[in-house]
Amino acid sequence: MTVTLADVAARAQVSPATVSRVLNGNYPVAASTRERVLKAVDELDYVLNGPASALAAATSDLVGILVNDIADPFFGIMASAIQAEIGGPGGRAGGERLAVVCNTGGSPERELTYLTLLQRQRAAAVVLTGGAIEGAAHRAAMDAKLRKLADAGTRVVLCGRPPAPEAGAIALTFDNRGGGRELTEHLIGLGHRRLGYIAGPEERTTTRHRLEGHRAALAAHGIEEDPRWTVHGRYDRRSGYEATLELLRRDPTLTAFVAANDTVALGACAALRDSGLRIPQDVSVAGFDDLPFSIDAVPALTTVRLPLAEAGARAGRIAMGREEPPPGGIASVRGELMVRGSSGVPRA
Amino acid sequence: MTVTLADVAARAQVSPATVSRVLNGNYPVAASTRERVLKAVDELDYVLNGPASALAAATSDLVGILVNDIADPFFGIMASAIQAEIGGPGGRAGGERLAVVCNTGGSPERELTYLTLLQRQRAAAVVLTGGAIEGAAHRAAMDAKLRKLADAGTRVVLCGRPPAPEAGAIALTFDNRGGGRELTEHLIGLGHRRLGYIAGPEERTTTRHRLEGHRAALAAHGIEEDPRWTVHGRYDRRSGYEATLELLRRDPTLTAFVAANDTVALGACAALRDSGLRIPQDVSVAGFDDLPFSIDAVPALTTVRLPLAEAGARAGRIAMGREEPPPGGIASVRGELMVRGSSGVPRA
DNA sequence: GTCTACATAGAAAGCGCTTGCTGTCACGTT
DNA sequence: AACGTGACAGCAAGCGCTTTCTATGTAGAC
Repeated sequence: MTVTLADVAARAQVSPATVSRVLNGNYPVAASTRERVLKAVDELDYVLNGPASALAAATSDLVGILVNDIADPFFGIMASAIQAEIGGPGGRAGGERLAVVCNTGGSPERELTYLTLLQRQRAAAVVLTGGAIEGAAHRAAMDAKLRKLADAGTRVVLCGRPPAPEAGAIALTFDNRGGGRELTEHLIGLGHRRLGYIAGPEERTTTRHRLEGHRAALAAHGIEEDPRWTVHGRYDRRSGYEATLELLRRDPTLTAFVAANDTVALGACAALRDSGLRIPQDVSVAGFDDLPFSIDAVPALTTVRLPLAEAGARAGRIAMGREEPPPGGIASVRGELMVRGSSGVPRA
Repeated sequence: MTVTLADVAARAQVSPATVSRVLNGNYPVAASTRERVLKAVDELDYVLNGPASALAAATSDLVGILVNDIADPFFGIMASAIQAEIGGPGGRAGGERLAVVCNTGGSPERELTYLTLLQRQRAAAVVLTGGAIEGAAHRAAMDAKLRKLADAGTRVVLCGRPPAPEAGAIALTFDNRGGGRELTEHLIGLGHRRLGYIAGPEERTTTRHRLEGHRAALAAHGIEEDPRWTVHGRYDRRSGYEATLELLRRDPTLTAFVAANDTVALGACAALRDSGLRIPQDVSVAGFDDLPFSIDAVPALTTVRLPLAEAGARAGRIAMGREEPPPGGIASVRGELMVRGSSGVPRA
């Protein structure tokens, strides 16, 4: 029925061992023999049995990439960059690896389960992207799982996620706090004193860090924040729209709206427009991430650019052992403030 | 070192066979025994060896999802919906499956290689999303590969891709031609007679079908098309921007710009704005897909909504054998014209 | 011309799991 | 009282590959 190594061996008149060695290319095989084997492989249209090979060799060529939301370009861009470096097909030489992206949907259980599944497959490496989920219990469970993976030989890399020293993972962290602070300082510099903040889900580290940066900027400039100026929601447009309306209701005198990310900012812009406010003449808006579409907003979005693709590529290389991990296993990746049309001087 | 089935068996004082049966739950095991085994599994922190299990059972719980560009929400949305149905962790009961998305980047080789890798892993199912790559050779190679997969027991489903009868795959096709036609007819209905078309890459079926629909509409209304009115490019914003500038250069009297998709349309809008043209007063713009951000464009984009999530979910269910395939194995999914602010009556 | 060394090929022992088949009880039947 | 009959549990044979160790042939080395 299905062609096996033995079939190829028979056809090439060699032993299965030799065929295996030709295929793996890590043992001397005479050129003539190799050729004969390759010919047989081709003629028989032989495809290696992955599970069998993984079982015998005790390693697999799977590399897992965990993302919170695959439909969100924030993750898509990182995943794409990681995958390009992993090799996937067409990547660098050295044995093709199957880079698989797993969508956790931001659920703690799914995150854990995917990790188990990956562990079960004896994945060669795992890259976790984006913010982590807050909560001591989950955090501990994750750390334990990651450590177990690492101990089993799976390389674990965090990309855009806070370090997990307990887990012994390499971390490329985004400086969300610094970026958030810089962004808000820009707004303050323009003269804004009443700033609304549309935050993400409470249970995400990304949310907390960005908000902390925002508040740090406020505090540094002696601006006292009204608790009503912050609204939490999901990381999507719809949520941004509604949160903005809510903010407007709570305090119509706000002059600037800082969103947790660009997608949310877009929703905010829509809400403001629908409320008859002009950007940036009446109110300023700022996002975070600098996703590709942000420059197309009208006016273009002031935001903090995160080097998503670069960080992803680096994480991918580290996961493949093709680049040295940063000293201490932790590196902080900074964002860059992009001042564009959506932020301006507040109305007198 | 690593815990195996045998260890669990020893601890629970049963045979490995029994442990396996408890874990797979497809054979009667006394409740008390089951409990003992489960306890041992838990205490030992046992994780099944995926490859070994796949080898012995001759099936795996991997499901592959092929996408052309993971950073593009068009694919992200479909992938997300498919994955949700596949089960991934947290999905329906019945054994967790590892839904993996593979990013082909639109490269024929990578597409084929991923399929081989999936075949190698003895994937349970494979879903191919989005347009196919044109070209008889590649097409034949794909069909052969898909057929082989299907013959090996892997369920193959196409989502948003033209049918491949040769390959014996289930296909959920988007009616790109019909949508393209309807869209252009809307523009013609508004009075446009000089329409520029910003097409995608030539070698994609999606590109061709949408363009054919556009031309069919033109022909149906007796509008003769100037070959200069079509420009090909990539499916991204940048490309849309440049193509639009080129179109403007070739014929500044165009009154409407139809883009291959929403992302491209956004680029087109930017180019038009930068050229001092107002939308829709001076020129109309239309996209395709109705991605989430399209409604946020200013003005909101007239486009054709494709039920990406619905189609993906259905494809996922079919792949899992939880829904009957459409009669004949082929279903055409229609788009819906969304008329919004970006299209209007041409200037007199 | 015998001996050591190297290059290459094969034999065979698993890797950790699944599953068909074979027991072994404890019951309910006749 | 003898006997089918389920309900469970275990044995053991692989699944298809990798890899260690061993065998063989050939080429220099002395």
